Amino acid sequence: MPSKPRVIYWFRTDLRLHDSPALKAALDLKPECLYPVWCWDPHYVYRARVGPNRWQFLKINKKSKLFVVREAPQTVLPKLFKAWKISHLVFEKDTDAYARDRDESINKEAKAAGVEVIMKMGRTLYDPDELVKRNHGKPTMSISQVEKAAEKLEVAKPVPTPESLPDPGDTNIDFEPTQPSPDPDFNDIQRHAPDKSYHKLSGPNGDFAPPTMSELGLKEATSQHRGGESVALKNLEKIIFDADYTATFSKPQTAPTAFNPQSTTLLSPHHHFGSLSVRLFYWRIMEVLEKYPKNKQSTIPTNLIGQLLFRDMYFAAQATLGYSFAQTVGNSHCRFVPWHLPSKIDPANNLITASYHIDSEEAEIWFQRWKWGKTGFPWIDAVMRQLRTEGWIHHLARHAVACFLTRGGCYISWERGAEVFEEWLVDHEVSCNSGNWQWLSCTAFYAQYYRCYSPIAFPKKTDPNGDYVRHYVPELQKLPAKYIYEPWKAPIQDQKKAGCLVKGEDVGEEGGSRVYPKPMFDFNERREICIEAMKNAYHVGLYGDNKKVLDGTWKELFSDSAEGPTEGKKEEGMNGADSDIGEHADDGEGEEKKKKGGQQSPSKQTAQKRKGQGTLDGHVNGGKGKKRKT
DNA sequence: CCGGCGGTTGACATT
DNA sequence: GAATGTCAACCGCCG
Repeated sequence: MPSKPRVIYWFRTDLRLHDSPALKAALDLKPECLYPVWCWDPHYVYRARVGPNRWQFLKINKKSKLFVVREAPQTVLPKLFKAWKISHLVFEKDTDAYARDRDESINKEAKAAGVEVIMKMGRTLYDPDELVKRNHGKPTMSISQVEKAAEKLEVAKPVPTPESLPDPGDTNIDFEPTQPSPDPDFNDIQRHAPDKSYHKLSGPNGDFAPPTMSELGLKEATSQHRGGESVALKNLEKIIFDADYTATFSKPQTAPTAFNPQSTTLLSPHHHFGSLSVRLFYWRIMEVLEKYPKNKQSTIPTNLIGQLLFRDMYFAAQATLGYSFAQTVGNSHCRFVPWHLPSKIDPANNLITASYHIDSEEAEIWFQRWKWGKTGFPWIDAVMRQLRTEGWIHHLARHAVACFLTRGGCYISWERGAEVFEEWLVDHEVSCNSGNWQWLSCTAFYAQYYRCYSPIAFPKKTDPNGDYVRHYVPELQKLPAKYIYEPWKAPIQDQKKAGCLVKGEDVGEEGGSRVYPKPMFDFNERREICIEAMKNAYHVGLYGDNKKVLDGTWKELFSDSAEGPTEGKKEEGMNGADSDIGEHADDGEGEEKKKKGGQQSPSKQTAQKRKGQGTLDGHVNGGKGKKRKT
């Protein structure tokens, strides 16, 4: 081993120079040379473009840069250890299920190569494992649990931004690249041309440049949102400068219909990529709160601090439950509801695969119409179109479309919706996304399934004129406000005058007029059906780790009906009063409840590589002014 | 064992 | 127009 440390600083979810405890640890080694490395990991979904690798490094050291190595970290890092005579590997801790597997494998390789590994927590306010420990080893399922667990912990103060960086050493690569398997291709959905990014380890010009969109076979970005540390810090300053906004922020009071500008901070993509430290954000908020009149401040959980705590809550819940947290099957804390379009399960490991069962043609049609913003409900369609083209939607808009797809409309598995969000959201985190979908589908975290978001009444509260809809569903632009959320009610004369006919099941054009579809169902009718079905599913009381869920015998506990095998539409006796099924259900409930109340056995599922739960961690921020996101 | 209460963010009617 | 109450009734926690 060389006398002076030769260090790889492996970037993952900490794409910043400010407040990076891992980077600080790397520099504290006083290394002879430092290689800032990004490994192009085929496990991740890439929607964002990696900007030119000039980046902040150049400001500090012109010889340094981000080395983007186009190979999975598990295979390439061991080779780099040798080629670059590395003594230390430093990276940020990541408690995502896949990340834990990956890092375990990297740790082993490093040990074998005599490379010392240093791992530092930097992604969340608190170390998720520490929160879990202080929550008695159980997943954090409410904010009060998080607060209690964090009572004696302190949010770390930001570490200073380095003022100098050591040069990297030689960058010769004298080994053969390992091509990733083309199957599964996590980016398949987004690709329109073959992936050429892996052809040469250091990129086509040998300069370790990040792949371009065209190399990746991805279309150019349509989003106006920009990545990068400098953008993140600038946006943070804008928020902190407005003390009233920062101190009185209350999530439920923010308008999901607001755009340009939006009503929330839009810092979540930066937290996702790591271009903004959550702890810096936390302490900057705290500074404002200290000076602001206490009685005028908003409070946890609706204030800005509360938003960060929710993020930590989901991270810690996932840290406990691992892969099972992102699905129903095997998830000890997620209620089983016999949704339409359930995921196919890999029997080898009980993990969801990328495909699902089409148990109902109608549900599949509803799902596609939801995904592509053609449900015939303008509010839902506007949100889904904003999501698809811009990659970010307001938190309450997420609520509305998630409720609509699951318990408040389509009765389709939340896993279908979570996958769509994973494809399209620029701020996607496995833990927050899975957790919020469970919340909204009332399968975990939240239980008041009779509270449904109306696609008509809800947006009306903050946007009676429908400006948001007019922007994202331009075919309805000229429709009178009276009909903007219910265009099917507009008289034909008004439709003609507005240049938009409301008919059929698709958007299109007809005789110089635009066509917007009729609603795909009667919302109030569907709402009733769903609530009844949810009531029944709660009554049956199965959780994802129940044997019956795994072996399919759950079907015996649910009554059939004309509407679908499991929606409980037909009979009133579903809540156990007058049928055999009801009796079973009663027994089932008692049993399951007792089990829940007692000691939870943690999911025994072994952590195996999975093929269905890609994450978006792999995105790298674009450089300034560069387009990112599909 | 019971009841009360809180739970980030519902809809609708009434004041 | 904002604030409050009612609707029907979920879970988990606390006393």
